[in-house]
Amino acid sequence: MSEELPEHQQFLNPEQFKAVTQTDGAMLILAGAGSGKTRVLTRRIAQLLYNGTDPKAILAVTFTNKAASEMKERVEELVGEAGKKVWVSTFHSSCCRILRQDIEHLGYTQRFSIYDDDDQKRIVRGLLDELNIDRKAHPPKSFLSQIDFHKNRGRGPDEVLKEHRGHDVQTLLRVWRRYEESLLAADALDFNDLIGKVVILFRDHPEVRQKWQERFEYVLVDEYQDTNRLQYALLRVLAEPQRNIAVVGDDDQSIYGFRGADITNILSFEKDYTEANVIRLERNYRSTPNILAVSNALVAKNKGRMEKRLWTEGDPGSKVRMVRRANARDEAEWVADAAQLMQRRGAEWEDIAVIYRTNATSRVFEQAMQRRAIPYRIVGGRKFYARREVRDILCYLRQLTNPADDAAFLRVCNVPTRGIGSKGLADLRKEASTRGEPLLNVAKGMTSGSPRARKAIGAYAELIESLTKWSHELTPAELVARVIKETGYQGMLSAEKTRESEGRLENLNQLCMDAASFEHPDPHANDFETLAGWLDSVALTGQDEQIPDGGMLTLMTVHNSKGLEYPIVFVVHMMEKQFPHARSLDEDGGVEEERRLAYVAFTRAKLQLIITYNVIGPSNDYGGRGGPTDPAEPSRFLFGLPDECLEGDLPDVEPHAAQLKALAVRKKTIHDQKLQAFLERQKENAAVEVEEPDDLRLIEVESSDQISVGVRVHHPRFGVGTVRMVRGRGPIAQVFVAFAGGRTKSVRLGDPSLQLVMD
DNA sequence: CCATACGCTGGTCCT
DNA sequence: CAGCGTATGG
Repeated sequence: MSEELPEHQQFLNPEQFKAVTQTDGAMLILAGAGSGKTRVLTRRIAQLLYNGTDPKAILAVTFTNKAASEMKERVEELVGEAGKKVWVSTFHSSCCRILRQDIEHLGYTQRFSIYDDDDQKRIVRGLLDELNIDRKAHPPKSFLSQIDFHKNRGRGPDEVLKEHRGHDVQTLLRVWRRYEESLLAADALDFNDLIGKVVILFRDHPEVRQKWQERFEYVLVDEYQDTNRLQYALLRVLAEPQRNIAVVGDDDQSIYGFRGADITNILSFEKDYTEANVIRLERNYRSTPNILAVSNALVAKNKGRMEKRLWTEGDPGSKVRMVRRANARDEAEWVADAAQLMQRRGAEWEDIAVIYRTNATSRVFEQAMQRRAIPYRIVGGRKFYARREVRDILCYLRQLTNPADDAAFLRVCNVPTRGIGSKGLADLRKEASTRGEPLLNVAKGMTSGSPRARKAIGAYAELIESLTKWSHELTPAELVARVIKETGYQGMLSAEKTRESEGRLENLNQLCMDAASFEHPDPHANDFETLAGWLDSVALTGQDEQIPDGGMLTLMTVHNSKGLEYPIVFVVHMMEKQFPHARSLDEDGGVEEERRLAYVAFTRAKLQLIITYNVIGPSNDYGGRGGPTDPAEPSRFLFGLPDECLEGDLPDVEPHAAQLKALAVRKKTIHDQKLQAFLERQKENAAVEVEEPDDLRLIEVESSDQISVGVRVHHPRFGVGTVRMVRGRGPIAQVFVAFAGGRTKSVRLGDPSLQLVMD
């Protein structure tokens, strides 16, 4: 029979088949963990195209960029070119695209900036000074989290005023209103505005609303359980008038409560779309029965959840293992040992994931991996773009696309130092706020303040002005290079002449290359539009470092693990106050959300799940092995699980060698291709550095301080190479080196064969 | 008035 | 560790 079916309809169970082929009308797909929800979504898109739907009329929204790019990839695999025209993106980037076209109705320009939390803080800080509010007693962050809280739920100051009274609210509202004014004046949106402004745009401008409603005939939503009120409002409008909306979600995997995710949106959906078809995908294809039984038992303890029976069949698999160690370090050592053992017995590194609740936990585990030279990667996203030098340069660029961007101005106007100090800035701000103009405007012809400050600030304005001219004539990459030079940033760093400053320079180099490789979705875009597009993508994605995931073990937070799966999963630091996190304990429903988080973590595992904890406490996050904190108790989530599926405390671990082998063979080809591409790219860099002098002056590398990106090293087997990346600190840091001929190797720093090349 | 050095403190999760 | 506030020196 399958021969007569088109490819995208093959190999589906009856429920999945229905979810794929009934394309019209509203549909609620309740999809348990591992029940093939991505498969269903991608194939549903394929089905739509198969039916002759215009790809441009399809909008698919996901929550994370990773999920979006993965889905896009899979759709293209299924349907080829047409897949490229489908909008598959996160809520935030879809909204950003809409606003870049139509925001002018709301008094912003198309060149608006996107503010991250750092920018937000900078603005609020200034506001508090202006309003004479004590920053110590009321930290900017507390205002911001309240503002975000309400915005996430689609409320504005007026609504909040109606609901609450009291002086606290009065101050909040004062700050909030000024905050909104400042953003409007700065032509900037925060993350919530990206969604919120679209909702307002559609509410107040019917002709715009209609345009987009007509454009999107079909709306699909992934991870629906994580939508907040605001996002739901947006979806409702977009799906009209056809009401062809399909949402896929699992109430047990709702883990974004802190961002306003509201599970009751699932109930609202059934109420608002009474015609909706409800389909349940309850068969799990991912995990072994033992893993599933433990996960089910865990999440069953939650009160407010929809009845769902997740089942699977086949060999029960190995039991879920629990391991207790004396302290964080021992725990990490054990995990690293176990991982190494598994790898020796046939598992690939990329089959293994270590999942934790908080980012800070990664460090101990990183160190343990480094000691054994286990290649690993951290899925954390932010890293590169969070670097100070990178963010500084981005702020310069933002001022070129948006001269009103005050947060960017404030961040970099004195980096490197140009004689603009706090007094001069204060005068400037005062003048700007009385004139109601952006800082940069006022800076050009400042009338207040001392002559010296005026001169310094005026010079800065001129600098930006001259760079702005360039922004229309240069490609983004050329422009970035120019900015780095003209602003004196390069000079500042090269004058420092430390390993660190050289590393920063290398990062900026990387930033240029990154800009060069950015492709604007619209091939006709000019340089300026390409720059703006690149800045958007940087702001919205945080973008992962370009390391292929082949050949490495993965470390990540639970939130980052959502939607992924691994044959072997370690869930670590399962202790009270960590998991559930201390901060969740006094929140309403906090512990239930933590339990869902644990459920998500557990259900990432396909073959083997290992849960570890220790009795001393979490690692002391930074630097120091800072000793025991509070004695820790095992997480409450480890109790009341089915005994027959568990085994305890034995450090030797038996992997399913045969199954892992089979998996490895299949995956290897894919990974090899990715790795190949990576190496190709590296080759271009390495080609420059092939010459290898006869008499090398070499000295032994003793600590990571001597090594940084760009430094040349020598290895007896591979010759001279350039350091591309350094992971971790101290004598056991892991170093990725590009050797001549395009080979990139990961070397352990302590490896005595690795030596520093002296010039 | 500005730049720099240094000590203190805080702290989920993510777009 | 980083970002902030304070103390000190140009």
